[in-house]
Amino acid sequence: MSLESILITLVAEAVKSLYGLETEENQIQLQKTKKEFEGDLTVVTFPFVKAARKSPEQVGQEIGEFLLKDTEVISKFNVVKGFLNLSISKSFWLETLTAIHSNTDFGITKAAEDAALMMIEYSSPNTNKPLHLGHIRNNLLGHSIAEIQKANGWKVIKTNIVNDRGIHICKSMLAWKKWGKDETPESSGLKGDHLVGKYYVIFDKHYKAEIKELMGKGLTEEEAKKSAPLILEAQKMLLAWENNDPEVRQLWKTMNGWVYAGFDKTYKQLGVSFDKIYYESETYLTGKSEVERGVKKGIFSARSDGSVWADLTGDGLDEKLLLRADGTSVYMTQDIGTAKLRYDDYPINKMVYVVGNEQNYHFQVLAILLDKLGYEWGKSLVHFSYGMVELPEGKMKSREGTVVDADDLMDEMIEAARETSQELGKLDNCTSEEIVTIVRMVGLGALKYFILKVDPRKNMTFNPKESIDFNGNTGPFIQYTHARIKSVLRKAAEQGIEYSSLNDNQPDISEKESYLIQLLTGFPAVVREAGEEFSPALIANYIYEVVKEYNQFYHDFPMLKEENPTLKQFRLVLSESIATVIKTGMGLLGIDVPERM
RNA sequence: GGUCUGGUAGCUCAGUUGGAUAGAGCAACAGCCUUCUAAGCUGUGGGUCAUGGGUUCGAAUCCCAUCCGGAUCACCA
Repeated sequence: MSLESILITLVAEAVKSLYGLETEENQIQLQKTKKEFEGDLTVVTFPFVKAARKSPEQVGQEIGEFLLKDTEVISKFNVVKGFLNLSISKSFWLETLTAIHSNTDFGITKAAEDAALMMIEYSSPNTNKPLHLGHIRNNLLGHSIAEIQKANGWKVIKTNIVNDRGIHICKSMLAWKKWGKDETPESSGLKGDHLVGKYYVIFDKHYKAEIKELMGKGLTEEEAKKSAPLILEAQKMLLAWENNDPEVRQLWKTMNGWVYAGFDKTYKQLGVSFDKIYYESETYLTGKSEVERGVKKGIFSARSDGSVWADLTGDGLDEKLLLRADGTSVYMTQDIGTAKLRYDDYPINKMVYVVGNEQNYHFQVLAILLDKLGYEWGKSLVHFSYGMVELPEGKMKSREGTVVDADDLMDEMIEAARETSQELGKLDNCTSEEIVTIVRMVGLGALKYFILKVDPRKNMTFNPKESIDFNGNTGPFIQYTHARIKSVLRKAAEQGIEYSSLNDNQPDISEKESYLIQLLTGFPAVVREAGEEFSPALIANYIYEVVKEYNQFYHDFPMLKEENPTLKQFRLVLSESIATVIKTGMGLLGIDVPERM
């Protein structure tokens, strides 16, 4: 039982005994005491004032006295206006630290045999261009959320739906066929996904030129976009693909193969992975047949031109296209098929889609369509809708070349970490292998933390001109603190200092030290809340607070040089517990922490 | 235009079910390494919490209106 719930129970007893007031648990407001006041936890007394018919100060005084008599946990209290500030006894903190220190899985709830299964879809790239900063946010969030849900006792299956078919891929294919001169990743030295992306850009360039020409001949922009020869040819190619044209299929296979090899490298560098990958080329037919089933059931309707629509006006929405007039499928069709196959494949209890908030409408519609098709799980799907990454001048636009490439950004971060390490002379005693490992850890740690510390629901700004910091509220600061602790612990071990547990003597610990223990006790609740809220940012901000406090402690209190052996031992145990929570917490963000840096 | 969403320090962000004098980092300035890693620590300056009402003992937080931004409403994904 946590300290908070113990105290809430005690306060409820106090209020009942003193004023005869029955309180719900959530009526008792318990919060951390503000730093400028003495105490550890604060009870807000305003809610009881009415029943007590006394001033807030009196109520605080009376509850305080009751608690002081009632429990050993509270050593003293003070009242300021309507706030009852409680000081927790040092012995309670020491017992708590012992419990935390002995629990290597502190904060983590492992999945039981019969735990519920959560499937988390993230990444979900198109295969016509390389990954960019927006994908990085998606991948980091997806991976982190998966880790967080695992830590909350869920069985988790991470999945990726690769959008490997569609008009956009045909654009790259067509451009490569026309202007590629048989260029390959090998012949060009380009990473496969970058090579295919290059032809996507080339297509767009020629397509734009055609549009301009047609508009010069008097067509409107809309007409020109629809009638440009290149787009007609790409559409023809898509149709040929759906009709299994061998030549088109072969080219498609080859170019997608290049892309996958490239993606694999990016995923590996980013440290994300999947348990099961779905390809839309393998799910869209199921989607089509589901749509056809819907037509037969009378919930969808075909128009005279052959296109199929769902009428959602009854749900307050519009009509939604499910199959084009030429019979080819659209995004929604594929998502219906993918959803059905997943539920056929796994006993999913909760399905989570990590997809940007620009697709809120899409998932609203998807849930309704699945529901209409008779799937009881349709309505319960979770769209984990995260905000866009923007540049100072606004949205990233591939056409304007303002996209921040994922591979480039990771390389730059690692390079920056290497330079900083060199400048500071931090890795002078390390082997070249160690240096490679550490600078990668630090560079990626900076990038990942930068992205994950922001509330996922909000849009965030990334300024490429200002490199991501390594000081302050950053990944490297946290990693550095971990390395510092590990360094002290190594030295303690070298000196033969035993600190595996606290001995029976009770050291006289400071406010700073008991506050650090208090912070540690909050970790499991933070993990739980991060899972419920789908917010890695809660963990990031929590770890930062712990680390900031710890660095003040580190600065002001000696450990190895402390003469009192009981205190020395206590501080080492405290430090090791902090290091464990840092490592566990950062692990939930997908960030590694080094032993030295 | 309909729907959704956001607006907190020069910049990037926190701010718990409504609670005490709204907090961090960056940037600026001033200090701290003969002492366990200075990627650290300490201090100074910096705010009409977009605006105006309302509810409340108490509002950055809840409600209404207004202003400004973003997303979406595609035979794109």
